[in-house]
Amino acid sequence: MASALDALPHWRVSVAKGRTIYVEGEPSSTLYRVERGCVRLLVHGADGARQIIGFQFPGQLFGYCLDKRNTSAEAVTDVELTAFPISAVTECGAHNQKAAIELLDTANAVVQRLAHLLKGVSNLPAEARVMWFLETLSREPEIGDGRMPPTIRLPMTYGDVAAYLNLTPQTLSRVFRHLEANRSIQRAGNRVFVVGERAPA
Amino acid sequence: MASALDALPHWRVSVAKGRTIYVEGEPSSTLYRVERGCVRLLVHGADGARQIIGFQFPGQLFGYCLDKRNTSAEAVTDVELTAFPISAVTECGAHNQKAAIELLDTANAVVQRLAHLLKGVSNLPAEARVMWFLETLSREPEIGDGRMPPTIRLPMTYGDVAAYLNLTPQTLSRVFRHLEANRSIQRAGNRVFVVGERAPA
DNA sequence: CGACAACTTGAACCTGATCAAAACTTGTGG
DNA sequence: CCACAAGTTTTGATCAGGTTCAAGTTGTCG
Repeated sequence: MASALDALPHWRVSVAKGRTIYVEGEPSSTLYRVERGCVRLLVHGADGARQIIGFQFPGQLFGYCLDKRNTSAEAVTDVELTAFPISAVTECGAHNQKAAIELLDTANAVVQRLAHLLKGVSNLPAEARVMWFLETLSREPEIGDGRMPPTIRLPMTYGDVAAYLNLTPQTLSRVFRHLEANRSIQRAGNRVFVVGERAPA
Repeated sequence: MASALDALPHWRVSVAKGRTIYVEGEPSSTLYRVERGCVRLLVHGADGARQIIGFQFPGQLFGYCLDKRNTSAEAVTDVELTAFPISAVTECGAHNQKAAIELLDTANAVVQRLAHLLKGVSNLPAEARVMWFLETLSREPEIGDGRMPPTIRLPMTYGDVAAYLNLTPQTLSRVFRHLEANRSIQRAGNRVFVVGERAPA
């Protein structure tokens, strides 16, 4: 975590599970790094429908919007965040330029991730979407334990996963049941999964 | 177009219709601004399926990736581009920091646009998706003429629009026919539309 | 233990996909 | 200028995956 941001002023923030961190459109003055817990980024529709855009895990940055928030952010679990003032990035200075470049790189990675999410959500059948999600999560250092087969403890509800993958919770439940019957996954308690138990022969 | 980029070195590039400008994953050394024509950004799947992520029109920047390309880019029409070296942004200097911040702002806008595209593609029925697309296009200065009702000349094929909205060209054709029957749009020749003729009473 | 949220299960339905083929454009070369 | 080829758009018939509605079950936290 050798980030140019660490040289800038910062402070600690705690947010309780379910609370809103910011909403789309409001003026932005701080950016955040997740230290503990999980945050969801999302956009709302006029009809109340919501689309989850991404989940943020420890070490990841979010909220680096120069003017207005481009999404909303909510705490999936109780979270600990480090907050940095946006002004520390936009003001002139060599250190700040490094920070700006780091954020630009992060933003580009987000665009790439979103592009592939859009492609996956558009072109993959429900089962493949779910497997792709589980595999992505298992590569997340804070979730997967690195061992094989990976064991995943989902921090978010099925409703959140469904809103991310563009399925209904009902369909998600059915898909899990089917994948379990396939031996593609095992369920070990509530929201705990073991992935990769391919069907034998 | 008072862009901090204009102070940096740059040169002109022409690309013929249909040609690839860059592909996802290749090392990036230049970023572009569209001067004339239309560019599409997209990602490919392993199966050959493609997802169009966005269309770029004159005045817009794309390709500001620090390391590797996060999408592919192709010329929809013959295009004229201005190219800038990426290094001119990452190297230290007050001017360059301004450019980096401008790019970060652009990237955040792209994230917001993608987020809403994902939401639209996920939650809206086909007709609403198409109307939303046409309305977005009509606000594009280079496409809509600003008059009411807006007249739109699509630079891209139905196949491209379909790949953007996650429909098949067949469905798109049917949707257009239906919207025309509704008086929601009028078609004036090939790929020319007049939007907003709401059904009378 | 009781209340509330999250998850599961079933049956019917519907939107947009798929397959197949025709009609129309566009660009090229003779 | 016309004929041809390649690509694009249109149309029809059928199909399937995921949604919806509704009700039950499980889990969690005060």
